[in-house]
Amino acid sequence: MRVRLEDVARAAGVSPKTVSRVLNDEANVSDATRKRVRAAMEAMDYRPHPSARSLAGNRSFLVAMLYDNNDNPASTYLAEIQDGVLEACDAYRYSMMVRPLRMRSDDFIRRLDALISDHHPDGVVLTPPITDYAPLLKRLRERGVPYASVSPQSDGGIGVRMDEQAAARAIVEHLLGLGHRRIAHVVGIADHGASRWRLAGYREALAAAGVAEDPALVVQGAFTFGSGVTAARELFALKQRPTAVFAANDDMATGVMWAAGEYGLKVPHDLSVCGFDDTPLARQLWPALTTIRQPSRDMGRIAAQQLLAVLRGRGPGELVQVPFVLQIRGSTARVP
Amino acid sequence: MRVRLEDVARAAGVSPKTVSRVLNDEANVSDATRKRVRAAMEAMDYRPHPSARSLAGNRSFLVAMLYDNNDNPASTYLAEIQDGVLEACDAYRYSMMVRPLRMRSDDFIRRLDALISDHHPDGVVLTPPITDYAPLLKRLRERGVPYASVSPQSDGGIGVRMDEQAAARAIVEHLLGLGHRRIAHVVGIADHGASRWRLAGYREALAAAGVAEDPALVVQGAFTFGSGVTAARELFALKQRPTAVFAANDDMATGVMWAAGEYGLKVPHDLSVCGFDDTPLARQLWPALTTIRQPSRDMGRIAAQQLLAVLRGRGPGELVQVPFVLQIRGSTARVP
DNA sequence: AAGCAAATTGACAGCGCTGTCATCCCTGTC
DNA sequence: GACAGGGATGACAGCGCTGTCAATTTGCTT
Repeated sequence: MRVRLEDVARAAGVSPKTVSRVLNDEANVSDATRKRVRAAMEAMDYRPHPSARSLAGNRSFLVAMLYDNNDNPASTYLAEIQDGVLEACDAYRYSMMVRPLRMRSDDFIRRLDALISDHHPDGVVLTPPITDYAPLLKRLRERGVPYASVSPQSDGGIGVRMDEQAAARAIVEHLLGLGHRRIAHVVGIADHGASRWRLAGYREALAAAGVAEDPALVVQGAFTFGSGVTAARELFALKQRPTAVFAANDDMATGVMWAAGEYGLKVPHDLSVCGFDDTPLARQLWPALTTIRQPSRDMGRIAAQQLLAVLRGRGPGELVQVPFVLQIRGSTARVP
Repeated sequence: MRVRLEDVARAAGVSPKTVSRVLNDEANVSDATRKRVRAAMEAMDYRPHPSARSLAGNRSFLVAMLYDNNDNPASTYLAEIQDGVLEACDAYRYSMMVRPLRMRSDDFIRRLDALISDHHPDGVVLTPPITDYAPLLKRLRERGVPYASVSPQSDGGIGVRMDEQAAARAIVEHLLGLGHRRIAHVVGIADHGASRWRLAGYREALAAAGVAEDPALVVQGAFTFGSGVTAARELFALKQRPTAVFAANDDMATGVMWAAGEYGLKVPHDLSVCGFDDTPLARQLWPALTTIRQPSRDMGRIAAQQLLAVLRGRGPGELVQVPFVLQIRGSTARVP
């Protein structure tokens, strides 16, 4: 039969309540008692029953990770974040559940409510692009569910963020350093924070280098391979073609490379291409893609850690900044 | 305050136990009563408390999806399976948790035990390659935890499977139909079922077409991009090169295409290449990859459904076969 | 109309833990 | 040496549901 808290109490010669206190790291237990109880738990390989704990204690030890499966960013990205979140949850013996939610759909809030009512998560981790979906945040606050965000646009919350604008600026400066002056940018989905930051970084780099921005070189994309192809065709049809393209993510950059093939442009000889995200794809292309690496797994872990700090009453949590890595590979070269 | 089962009982004018029976679809409730209780539940938007249910009923309504994060197959593949599993679990109001487990590590079983002791899943879904890891299956049986598998090698269990051998045969027959006779095969990791089936399908197709197998054309890979490159270099160094390469998955096929670039071989003009899995990458390559599509999401869903059938006492569950799709794209062409 | 089995319903305890509040025991103080 | 104050500990009820078993009702037979 399973070992119960009561059994540990008997073995340690204390009351069940004291064992409970030790289990939950509560105050007002003498060091000697605490040690004795810990030893008994260890010896008996005691595992608290999560359902009993949550029923009596009115908390679930559950963290839900929410993601949008409508216009899904690369699934690899989410998988890495998920791994990181899981790692943090495991460390504190919380369990994690994942929830796809369609941001566009009008029963979004109803589904969110159902999630909360059905599973009672103690907190949630939000992933892009739903990190900044106002109705969601509002509802979470109304229902008193704490949350932490991965790459939120707005400040003020807790979670984790990379300085995407600085990263975008760095990659464009890399192109400028190779002598490029006609540098195009393929923008991502309009309301994604990522699109805004990356565009801002692009502009900042050009401005700092004293290169005037040509509006024809900034074209709209949608973070997909196909939109990259379309955008690139538009660019290649210009009288004065760009010599380099900075796409707001790797998938679109891949599309640009495809379109370059169609137009007989050799990458990087005739055209430099770079992306953002460092998906596995980026390494496998030929030539491999110059891009920005986000430490997604770390970011997931850190966001979850911040959330857990709040849930465990260990301070208010913060918005942590993590560094980016500029991955220079074969897809960028000196201007022809 | 939250609506409890007792409140529903009062509203419907029955005992709590009767509401419980309706909630759990148990027998021995008259239709009239059942209807009345259902109406009351609906009207009050009753949500059973999962912890109370599992504490009292000694089951968790939890399905764990296990995957190997050591030699991880494409994360996209797992993400799709995960989505499918989640869909099935949702339909029956089960919750799902995901668990990475390192198959090679020697504390594998300890971690499995910890998962079971800590979270008490009612059942687990196994994904390749851990679907056939004997110590795992043994331990699950010992602890009485039902499981369903995605693409298991052995028969006898429940879950879902695609006829990979037939699929491999079909893709090789496609190459034969294009006039190819020197068809190479890059094999996957030795102990994966996928490798065996795909190799068997390759041989079957050749034999059926009366083409003698050249052992030099069958080279070992490891399901990774890099191993595809290495294998292809080996093939291209042969006095008599193959005119087509069938790689056991898309990542390796991509590696083959990369290596072809190195050797100045044009795909598909000088060399036809095909893969297996239809990863997003396959569509984004240039030329796009001829490959086999597995309905991964459906497979996840079906495996979970079979497991849930068992958990809900709805029969023994079975091993379902799903159809494959041969995706013909630009990477294969008539023999030069 | 009586008698019986089967179907339906309910009373009650208890799953394993934690919140609340009472009790006990130690300090240090004057 | 008496007493306040605070830290350490425990008794007890109850979280929201289900298992067990007993009580009641129903439908059928003769």
